[in-house]
Amino acid sequence: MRIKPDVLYEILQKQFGNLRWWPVDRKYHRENNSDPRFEIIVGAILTQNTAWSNVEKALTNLKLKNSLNLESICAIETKELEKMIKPSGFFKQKAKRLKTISNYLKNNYSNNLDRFFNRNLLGIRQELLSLNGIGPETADSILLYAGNKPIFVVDAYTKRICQRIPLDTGNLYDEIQKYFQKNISNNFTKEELSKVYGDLHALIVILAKEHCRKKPNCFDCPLKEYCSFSKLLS
DNA sequence: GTCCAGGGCCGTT
DNA sequence: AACGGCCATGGA
Repeated sequence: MRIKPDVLYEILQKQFGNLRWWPVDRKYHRENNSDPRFEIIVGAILTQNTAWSNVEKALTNLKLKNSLNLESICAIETKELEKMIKPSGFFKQKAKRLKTISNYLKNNYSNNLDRFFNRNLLGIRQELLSLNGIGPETADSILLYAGNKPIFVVDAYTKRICQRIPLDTGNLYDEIQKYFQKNISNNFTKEELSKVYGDLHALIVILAKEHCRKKPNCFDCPLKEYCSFSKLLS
């Protein structure tokens, strides 16, 4: 029997619990009167093909210099920015990418993220994708976690799990995203969806780190019964 | 020392 | 359309 996304969600939730995800330092932004959504935008770019522990070091450096806000990123020298985000790797291109999106938000939306997010979902997505350095996963992470929009994020973990179980999704980013959005939306209200998509993505990340690693650890995996890859190994 | 991580771009086939 | 090389650091 082939597992469906809603069952997948149920099983993972039962195993790992409910998650409030994408780590943000709310306290920092309260005290500095800055927008926590911008930290999510920065994190989404810094974590491109990079371990989150390295991203945290970069975010800490930015906070120490009071630079984790849109205005500061626009103002500082690129070289200075490179130095601060160095621990996150690929620091030259990431510095440029941070500059690109920050200047974009400044020039077109007057540093006002409400104005940016409060528009047609697919329109915002297209705009993000048109920026150099923002691909589908980064765009959708920003839309879901910063913009609170109902859109499902597909990452390398999601692709790996879909292939192994397998799920009948196809292999392209848009195909997988549509598959999940189509097959999981029925059981939830529109208001619940962004929360559900966020939880599911978080659960997939946990599953991939604990069990569905590149070198799989199928022992005790909650999806063992449904996964043909696991059966193949045993 | 080797492998890998919450991608995306660009050039080549 | 699909694939390979490239970008870079730090933890396991």
